[in-house]
Amino acid sequence: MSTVRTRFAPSPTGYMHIGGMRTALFNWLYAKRHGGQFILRIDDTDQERNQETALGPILRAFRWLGLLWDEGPEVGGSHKPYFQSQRSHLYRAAAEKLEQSGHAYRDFSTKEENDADRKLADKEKRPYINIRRSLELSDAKKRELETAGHPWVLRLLVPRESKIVLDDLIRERVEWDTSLLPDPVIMRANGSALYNFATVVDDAELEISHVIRAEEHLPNTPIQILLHEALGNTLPRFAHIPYVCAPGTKEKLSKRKVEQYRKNPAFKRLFERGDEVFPQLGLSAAVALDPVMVEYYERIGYLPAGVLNALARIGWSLDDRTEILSLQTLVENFSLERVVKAPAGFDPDKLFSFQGHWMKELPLDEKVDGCVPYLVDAKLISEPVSAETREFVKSIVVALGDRLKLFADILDARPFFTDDITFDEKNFDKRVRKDGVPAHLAAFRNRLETLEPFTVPAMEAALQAYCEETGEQTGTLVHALRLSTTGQAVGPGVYDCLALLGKEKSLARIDAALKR
RNA sequence: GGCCCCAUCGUCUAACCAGGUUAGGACACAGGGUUUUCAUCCCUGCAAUGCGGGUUCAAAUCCCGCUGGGGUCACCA
Repeated sequence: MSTVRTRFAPSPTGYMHIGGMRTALFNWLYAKRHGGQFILRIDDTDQERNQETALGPILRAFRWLGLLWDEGPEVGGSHKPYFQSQRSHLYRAAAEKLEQSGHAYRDFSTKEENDADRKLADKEKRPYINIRRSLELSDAKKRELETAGHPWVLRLLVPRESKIVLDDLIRERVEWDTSLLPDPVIMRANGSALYNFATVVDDAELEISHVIRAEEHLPNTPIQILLHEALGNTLPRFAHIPYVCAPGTKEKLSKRKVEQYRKNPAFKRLFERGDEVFPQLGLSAAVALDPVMVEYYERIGYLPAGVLNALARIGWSLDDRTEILSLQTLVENFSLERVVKAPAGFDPDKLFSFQGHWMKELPLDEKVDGCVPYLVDAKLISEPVSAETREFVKSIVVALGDRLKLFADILDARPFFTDDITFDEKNFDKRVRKDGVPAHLAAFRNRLETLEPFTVPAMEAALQAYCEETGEQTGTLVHALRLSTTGQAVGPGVYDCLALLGKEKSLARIDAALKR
């Protein structure tokens, strides 16, 4: 039994696509499930980009989610280098082999000629395939053209009138008629390889056993199969998984459409939360995060476990009931047989629900660790963070309880860090500026002043007593106290809020609220 | 338009391959309970096999057609 080797081959675009991350996850899981290797290869054949800015976010996303690669950038491996831009000698050698064996030919036709051919075929409503004029050229003529510096490209000579059969691990049998396949360019005039060619050469050389990729690559497959066969390679197994759709649609989730996603009801909440949070973190314009990027989820405080769980459930299920899946469980159970064939929408609501589950599971100290950087970035606390400050943050996290869904939610605790609070005016009018309320608030404020100790149970008892004596509903004071001390209508238990603020600050804020 | 893929609640899916279930679960939504608000938690409800033919005692499940949706058609990856 040979080793399972899977790969994910991103091109350095400067961000990691959430849908691409799902494909990468399936590759990673399949490799790990079978004790194999997961390889990261960088498809940078035609781009001259800054490694740091273009590749950085991609590696960052993998590391954040804990999907470490066995071979690839920064970790190396026995088949290095893992950048296609550094592997051109392999493509050139393979090209030469194909030319020698007659599987590829030099095409001297111009772009204009090809375009015209294509147009004509279109007009006559017949499928376009190459006319292969260069094949008619005599050797002498070819030499002449070359000496004259006439540019040419190398094309694969597609065998006409034959059938390509793919036994895909997910789609089962898919067939193509080669008579309908134009001869693909595999090398440019300057000797650089094209995607389909470089991919085939690398997949073979890296000994990739399973090519797991999104179904939009299905049309590339017959060409790649032909190339593998012409090169005499052992064919990898192919598994075309469904692509990820934009929420509520059947269209492929695309980075180019982010602006229109802003209006998508399912995506709206994500955008809005980002608009609230990122400026506070000083991440506004320059970073330009959006929910198509993995980094968005990291920066807004999602947990890897939440994102991973959601990604795994797009197009895959363990059984008829299990929804909560840890990476560990996934590694133990992942199988391509249970990948569905239909494209699946990315559901932000479901992600949020998984996130809620995993955040609840997170040990308190890790929650605090996750929150602290947000408070630092928002300049609500400063570095180095003292033990005392950390304890204070911890007590807030405890008070927040399950209300803390994302780490960025800790920013809602702003009133505990600064006196510069924003009042929810509508609720302030309703709960504080209301007949009889200020009088009760003032009266109870005086009781708080002498209350010792200033603790949750003591406050609760005091409020109960006050309400029994006056016949006032506890809700009246509870709401009035929260609004006047935090400005917010929702949040931790009101006694927790007061305890967190301390007696002095609580009294001062009540006084200030009574004067508003 | 050519080629290719796909089709179960609003969404993600189970049951399909080896035909027989009141078509199950989760999210969302609605209602109720717990709670000082919110969140959590618990209960209840809503809600699907695209259409038409076959095959069969029996079809979500097997076959064909239709319709619909989508992907892809570069000297991009």
